[in-house]
Amino acid sequence: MVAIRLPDGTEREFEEGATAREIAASIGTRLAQAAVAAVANDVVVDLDRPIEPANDAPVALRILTPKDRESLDVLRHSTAHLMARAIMRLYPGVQLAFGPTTAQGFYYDVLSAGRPISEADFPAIEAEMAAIVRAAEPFERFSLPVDQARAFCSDLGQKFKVEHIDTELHQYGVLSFYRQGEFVDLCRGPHIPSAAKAGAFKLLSIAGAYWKGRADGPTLQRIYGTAFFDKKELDAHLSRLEEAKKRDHRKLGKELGLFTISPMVGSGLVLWMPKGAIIRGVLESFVKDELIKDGYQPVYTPHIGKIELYQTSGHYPYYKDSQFPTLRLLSDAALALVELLESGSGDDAAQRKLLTDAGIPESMPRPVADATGESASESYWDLNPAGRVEYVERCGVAEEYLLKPMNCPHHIQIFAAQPRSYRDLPVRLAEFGTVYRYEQSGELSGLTRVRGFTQDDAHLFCTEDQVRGEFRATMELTRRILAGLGLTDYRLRLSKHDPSDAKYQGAAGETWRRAEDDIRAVLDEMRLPYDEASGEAAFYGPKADFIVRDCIGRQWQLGTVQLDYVLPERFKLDYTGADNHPHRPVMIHRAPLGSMERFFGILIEHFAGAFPLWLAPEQIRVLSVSDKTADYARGVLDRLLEHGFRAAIDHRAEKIGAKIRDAQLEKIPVMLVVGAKEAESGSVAYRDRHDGDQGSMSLEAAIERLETERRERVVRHVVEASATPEDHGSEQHAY
RNA sequence: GCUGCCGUGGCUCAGUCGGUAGAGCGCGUCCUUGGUAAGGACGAGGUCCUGGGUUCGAAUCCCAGCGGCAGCUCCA
Repeated sequence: MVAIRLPDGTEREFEEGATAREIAASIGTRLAQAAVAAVANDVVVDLDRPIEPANDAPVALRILTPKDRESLDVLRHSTAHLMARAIMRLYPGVQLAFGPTTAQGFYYDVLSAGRPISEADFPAIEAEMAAIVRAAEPFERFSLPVDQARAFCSDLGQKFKVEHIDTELHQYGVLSFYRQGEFVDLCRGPHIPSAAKAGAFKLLSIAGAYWKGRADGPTLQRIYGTAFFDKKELDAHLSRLEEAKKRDHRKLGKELGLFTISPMVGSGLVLWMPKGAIIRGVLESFVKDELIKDGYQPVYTPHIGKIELYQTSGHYPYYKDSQFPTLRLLSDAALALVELLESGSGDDAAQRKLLTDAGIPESMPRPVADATGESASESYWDLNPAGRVEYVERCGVAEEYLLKPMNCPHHIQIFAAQPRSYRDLPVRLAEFGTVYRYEQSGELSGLTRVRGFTQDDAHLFCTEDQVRGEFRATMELTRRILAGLGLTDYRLRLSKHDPSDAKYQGAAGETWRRAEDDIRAVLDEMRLPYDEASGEAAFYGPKADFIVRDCIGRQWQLGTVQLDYVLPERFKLDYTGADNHPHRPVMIHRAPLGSMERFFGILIEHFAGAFPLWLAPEQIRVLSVSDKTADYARGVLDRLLEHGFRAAIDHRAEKIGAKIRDAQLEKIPVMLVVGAKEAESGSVAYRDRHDGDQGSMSLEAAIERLETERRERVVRHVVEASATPEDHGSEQHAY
């Protein structure tokens, strides 16, 4: 007998081997009909699998119906199987890789034997899936010992499954399979009992993916889809996706004239248009005001720095691949020699003298990279003129600069420029510093992933005793700034090092552990929920990251606060302590917004382009009902400008309805409509973008209202930052 | 970087079988002076991404490059 405890607390006994379906049936036929799967002691199981008795205690059993959140994952995973089955029918010889569920649906990675699958094939695949659903065959589970399972997959010709067994599953004694008609797949389950339960599904997109994420491995086709129990839910989901697209910052940025990216300038290099620049300027002032309150000191530093600076900091050559190539300047003698060679004149003696002047040896060890296998060194004199020029350009570099990939080395030089006492600490140096990183072309995306961006950066130099207090203050500053912009839908991540990653070599120490403990302590003290992620730390230290989603559900790191014991060591920074001995300071790197570009992108989507009054590029538009009141409208505009508002006037020969519509579409927060009535009484008809017509009021009253809204930085009608409310499953949410 | 898809007026998109390009919006001019989300007429505007190739002939077919999108990989 197996003892079962139901959610209402009642306990009942069933025959050994009883299935969840049978138990459901004993409760009620309707429950059994609606059942999709079950949860036995917190594990989701198939409806038709016998319930395993637990040691002594009764098994806590819950029957899942389409109303339960867990059911959706089961359905989607099963729908992935249906899709794979349909694809197998239409594309014989397809190799199946992985087919999991996601927060939004499911995908299956496949490798087709012949013609690749394209989106044009979706209708055919969906039709085949529909036919499979109509056939309503059951999902049948069976198990095989691991060696038989391997042979079975091998017989099926599924080499990815075989490899998966060999590399990861071989330690399990028994592996489970699911059979659905002619289709069998290695799978842990659970599944819906029958294809008949699958109802509303849609294939969404297709993209490349690597087998087990390895870029050197074969490229698979990943086919995305989603599924719901109810067609209405599917339609609602699809229309939500459509809505989300309308909020895409790339689309809104173009429509509202906020920014542009020109291939002539370069991919990932953002051009801020006047309206976008206004918003950025307001944001920067907002942040600066907060920084001053917290004792930060503004600094400015250049966009480039000598290569030696980054060699000391460790940024170069670690991150050589993600940096723009260095700027190499030849010495005068080397330049003269190149000129000489290119002019074709110059005897050996002249060349030898210039080589000496330039400090270039006459023979060099051959670089390993282009070693052709023969000689281990190359001599200047063995080369033809073109080769000699190349040689000189390679060896005659007097100075080498790097576009800065980070601001910290520059700020460190400011700290190090004068002797520091413990009394001076903490020193907090802040700058909107522009940095350049050569991101892979496939990574670039609107404003959220770019190659040149400005961080709202600052570096704090403090004593060990001050670390926790300063770290906490920076966390609070970040939260304050984000909250001021109405951004609260983020999660926090404690990014730790990964001991097995070469990037953190030398990180295996007491200081790293202490730094991670410090951050954890502050987060706990502030009662902030967070999750921890290994391998996400910067190479110089662990960090606390603020992560938000964009309108299509992608997650981005915005604000970050990082603790650093490494760079002060590398740069041998010190301050004089109370004991009159030198001590090493600790650094905190922090950027509440992260980068202006990415933050702006997220903010556009957050407000769906409808910026609050204090941020809006054009805050107020005066709409004259007709030309007859144009002069009065002009007077109203002047008063607004006097009060420091960004206002404009619409004097087109259009009807008032058209002017309102256009202002509305341009997302102008406030419209002041003026006609004969208003001109007569010195009033304005106040129209709010969100709340509509507010009626007439005196111009003074309107200005008063506007000033209040601006001063208090009122943030209203914030659109949910996530377009995906039905999020569930594997995603972790700290909130 | 990899895989797939895409590239036509400022924007969104049509464009048949290979035969020198079209709509709506926007823009300009004129008419209209209208009270809370689109008044009317006329007009301008195109190197069909770039470069090769096939062809009597290419927006259309092929190749390469550039750019974009989705995903993967990466992200100090």
